[in-house]
Amino acid sequence: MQRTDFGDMACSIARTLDVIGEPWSPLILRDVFAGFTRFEQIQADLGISRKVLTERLNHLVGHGILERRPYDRRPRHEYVLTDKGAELVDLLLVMVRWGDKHLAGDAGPPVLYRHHACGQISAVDLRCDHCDKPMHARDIDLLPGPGARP
Amino acid sequence: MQRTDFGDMACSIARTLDVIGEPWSPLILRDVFAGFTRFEQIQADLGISRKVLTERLNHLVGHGILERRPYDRRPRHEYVLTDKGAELVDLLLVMVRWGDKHLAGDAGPPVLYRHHACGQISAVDLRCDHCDKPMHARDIDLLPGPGARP
DNA sequence: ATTTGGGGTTCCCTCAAGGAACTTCAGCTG
DNA sequence: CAGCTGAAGTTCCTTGAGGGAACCCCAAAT
Repeated sequence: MQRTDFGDMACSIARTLDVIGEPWSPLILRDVFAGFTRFEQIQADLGISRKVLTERLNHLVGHGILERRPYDRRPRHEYVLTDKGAELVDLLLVMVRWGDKHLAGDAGPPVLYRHHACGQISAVDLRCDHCDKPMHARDIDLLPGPGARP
Repeated sequence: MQRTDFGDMACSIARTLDVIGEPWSPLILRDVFAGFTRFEQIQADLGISRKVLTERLNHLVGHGILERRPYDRRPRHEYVLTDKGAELVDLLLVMVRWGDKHLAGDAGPPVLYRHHACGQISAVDLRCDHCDKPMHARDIDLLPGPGARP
């Protein structure tokens, strides 16, 4: 095969990339999350080739990230996030945080996020699910896990 | 140009993808984070083509994610994470969380993460940086920001 | 019966990923 | 000194994925 297959690696990063690592996939996820749920809408918004969009949508549906759902008697459908897909959007929120901080420039962030719970314009923060304190790259050690391969 | 350029889009997700969205880039970042810091080590660990590895490393150095640093009188160097690069590793931690949950299978996670602050094997949790409560896809509304383009 | 529009397919062309061989440069070895 | 070695690329060729445009199918509306 030409493009190396990441799905077989013993690494959750590689496996996740196998699901949404292909070009355009995160932006398609973003569009569906933002309410562009139909083929034509996504295609027009992104300017992606129709061929590639078809491939990506099928791939995402096949992995249970999106669900294809009819919205008319005619053969029309829209794509909606599954729960599994919505959890993937967390990844996008972290990308947004990094991009807003390092790449937005003087114009500022293109999109703002209002948190329902507090009503504020917010960004995400990473915490340890045990002790609630910040958890970032330099706060952790790596250890082999049960799924490691020798 | 053949491959669409994401860097010019008014979207922090697209801009971030322009920095680490190419195939292999997140895995290279992972390797450097995990202590594989030299060309030969990364190449052997990933099985990536030397040509592509050279391109990706130059790209990441050019964007200030990695720093090329000599470690010998001979022309030998290793790659180390910059602060900007270490912040990008947050993205990997969220990918790991999702991959561990949805793709690890019965074998369990291949790698475990021990949090320095509490000593526990932990995963990351996303919180609002204003109110500290959980912040996920379904907890937010999107609004146009100052950097939006019409 | 014809038009319309969503949702794709098909086709061709170009460029990027894979892979292997080749290069360069400084230090070591005999 | 000549030759070898090992890290870090560079070059070259082949294959296949992305871009773009044209085409197709189907059900409803006119």
